[in-house]
Amino acid sequence: MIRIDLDSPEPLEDQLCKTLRSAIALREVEQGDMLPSVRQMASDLGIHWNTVARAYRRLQDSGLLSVRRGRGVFVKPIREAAEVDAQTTAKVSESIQETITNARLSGISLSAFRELALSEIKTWEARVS
Amino acid sequence: MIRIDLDSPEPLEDQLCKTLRSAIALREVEQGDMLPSVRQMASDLGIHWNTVARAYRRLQDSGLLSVRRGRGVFVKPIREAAEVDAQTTAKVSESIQETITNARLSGISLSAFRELALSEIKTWEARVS
DNA sequence: GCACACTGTATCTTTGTATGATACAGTAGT
DNA sequence: ACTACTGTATCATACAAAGATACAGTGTGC
Repeated sequence: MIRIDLDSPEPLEDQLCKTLRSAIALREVEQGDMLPSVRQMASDLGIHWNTVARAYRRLQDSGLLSVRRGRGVFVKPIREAAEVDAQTTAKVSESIQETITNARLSGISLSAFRELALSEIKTWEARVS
Repeated sequence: MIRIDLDSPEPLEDQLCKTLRSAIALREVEQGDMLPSVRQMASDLGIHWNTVARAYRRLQDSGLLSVRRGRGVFVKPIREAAEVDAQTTAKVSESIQETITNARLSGISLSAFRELALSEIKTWEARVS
């Protein structure tokens, strides 16, 4: 479930953050779950446990994890915002624009992209019920 | 049109590639257009011209630019693929999933995300006619 | 055809960041 | 309080981003 690619040029810490964020968003780990200790997770992934500690701390800083020395690392509840602020919306929009750019430059038409996006959203709706 | 943020932790070269790719995809620069020389562009942006040269070369490697020493840098036509290969589709899907992850963890609902995505696609359709 | 002023290219140096090594500190059970 | 587990802090090293500088191709005017 939590996977990283040791041969990728992308920093291990970034990869780990990304896969953890995905697991949390998809509820593959539930609110309140304790994650493996930094040493255990590092051992599983074949990387240094300090890198895991740094990734955990970053996710703590962004409010996704609760990290307590001596206790462990726990998944915080996903906040469901009734009102989303403009800055967040702008960031997501920018991310969408970047994805469209990549698709267009790969030769994918806008209509094909729309179908792809709607299909992905459907998949998510099914997975998070 | 071509902008970068000198204070961002994101590498200048990556930023420049991204903004150039966007400009090409949106046809803000037309096929066959000559881009500013590496020194001119660097001067405009306030960065070292070697960084611009590296960004140009990367876009050449991905088939977006034609770079000729002594001549200049030119925009190649955007390829419109009739059939898009599975690997490309997979990459775009992954990018969409990552965007959904970020949106969800920011508290944006899936339905709100769908509206945002469709709206962005509409904007693109209008811009590239 | 040569000079010159422009193009991008190649290579080295500097600087910052990712990763790893290792010593530290809080927590809980015995 | 001892012990075995948690995460934290700091330093060392390896690598990559960015800048400095010397090089090489192209076209124009004389």
